[in-house]
Amino acid sequence: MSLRDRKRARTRQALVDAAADLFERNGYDQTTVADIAAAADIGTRTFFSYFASKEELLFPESDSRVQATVDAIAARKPADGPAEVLLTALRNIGEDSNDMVSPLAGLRMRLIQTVPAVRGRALQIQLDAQREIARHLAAEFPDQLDQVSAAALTGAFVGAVQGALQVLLEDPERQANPAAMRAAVGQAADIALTPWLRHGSATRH
Amino acid sequence: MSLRDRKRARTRQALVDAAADLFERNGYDQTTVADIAAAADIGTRTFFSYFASKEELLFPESDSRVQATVDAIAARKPADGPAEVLLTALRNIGEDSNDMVSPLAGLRMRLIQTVPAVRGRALQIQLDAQREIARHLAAEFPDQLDQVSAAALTGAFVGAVQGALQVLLEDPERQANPAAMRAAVGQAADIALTPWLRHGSATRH
DNA sequence: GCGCAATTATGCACTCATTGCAGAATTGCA
DNA sequence: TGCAATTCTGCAATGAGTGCATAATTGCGC
Repeated sequence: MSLRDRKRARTRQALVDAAADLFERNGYDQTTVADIAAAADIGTRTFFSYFASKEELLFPESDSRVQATVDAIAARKPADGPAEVLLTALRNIGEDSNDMVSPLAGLRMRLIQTVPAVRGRALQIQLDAQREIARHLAAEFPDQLDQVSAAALTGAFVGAVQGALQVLLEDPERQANPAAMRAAVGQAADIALTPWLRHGSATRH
Repeated sequence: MSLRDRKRARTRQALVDAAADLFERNGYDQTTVADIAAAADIGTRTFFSYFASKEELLFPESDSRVQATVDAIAARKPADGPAEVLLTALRNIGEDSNDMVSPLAGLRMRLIQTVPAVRGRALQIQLDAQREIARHLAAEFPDQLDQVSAAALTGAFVGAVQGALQVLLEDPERQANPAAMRAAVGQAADIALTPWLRHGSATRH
């Protein structure tokens, strides 16, 4: 990585940090891109060569969870079916929860609940992730899943996790207990994927 | 409904029609709010007293499908469990497909695929719908579903339908055959909800 | 070290969505 | 007909995002 790249990465990080700080202190809408650029000591125009939009600041790293899931699909044990693979991936992700510690995560979560633009972006990312996972799943299990089934399975999986989270995140009490939350989410996913578990062949009809 | 209300409704419709026409002809981004207002013969400023934003033009009616689903929940047969109710609702919705005929529907679908702001709004609506349905479901089946399970079930249901649609809508060939599409979506939902069907009590673990 | 080509960073001007405000135009009802 | 409530509009701003032209940096070959 050249000096150029390193400097660019540093500036990028500075922008994220400055934004997090300003959002936290003054609120998302009250913070202008100009403010953020100024805090990171670059020109306002330059901001847009680092991030295409203000929302992007909150999603600086491509979601590693998608990659982890895709990896889990590739690394499946021969006996595992599609559902096992997804559930295994979910468990692994829960453990090395590096996303939970990011200083951005909490802020991001709060803003997703309150700022439409941010929520839109988050959901867009979710859909893209779903599509990506479904694609790999269909490729890995060509005998058991056609495109539509793979998408439905992934959708049900993500939907269940997401639905459970939607409720869990509304309850501050539960948020205080990450272990319990993870357990609840895992259970939701388990339940949603049950029909896919026991049958080696496609559950047609 | 007073003259005032009728006139207001007429103007509102005129805006939707004008927008649909302009979006269709020139594209979403190339059509400014000012253009739309001018086409409907009202001031640009006035536009914002009819719609809070440009996207809203594409979602003029509150989604009747949510209401239909909620009604289906209330009208359930005593023997029906949560999953049956959802599947029944899905079938009913498919039949009186009044949404499919709206001249807006096709355009909306295309724009959801291509315009981030529109997609964001659509997804937001989906999440709200999910929350609403889960709420009613939990209330109707207090013995079988807690808040989290209801949200997970609803999420799996909506996710499966949505995932299936995501794939189906990418294929112009399938779009030409609505009946087949509906069947595929129904099957996806069936599969996703299988575990909830046969067991009267909660499928704990 | 020097100089050139590629890559970045900026300033400026502009388009657009969206909002607050204040005054003009309409409408409903007494 | 006349007043009060409701709408409609123009005007001025704010703030995101973009195109363009120019200046500042950096990577490399000599």
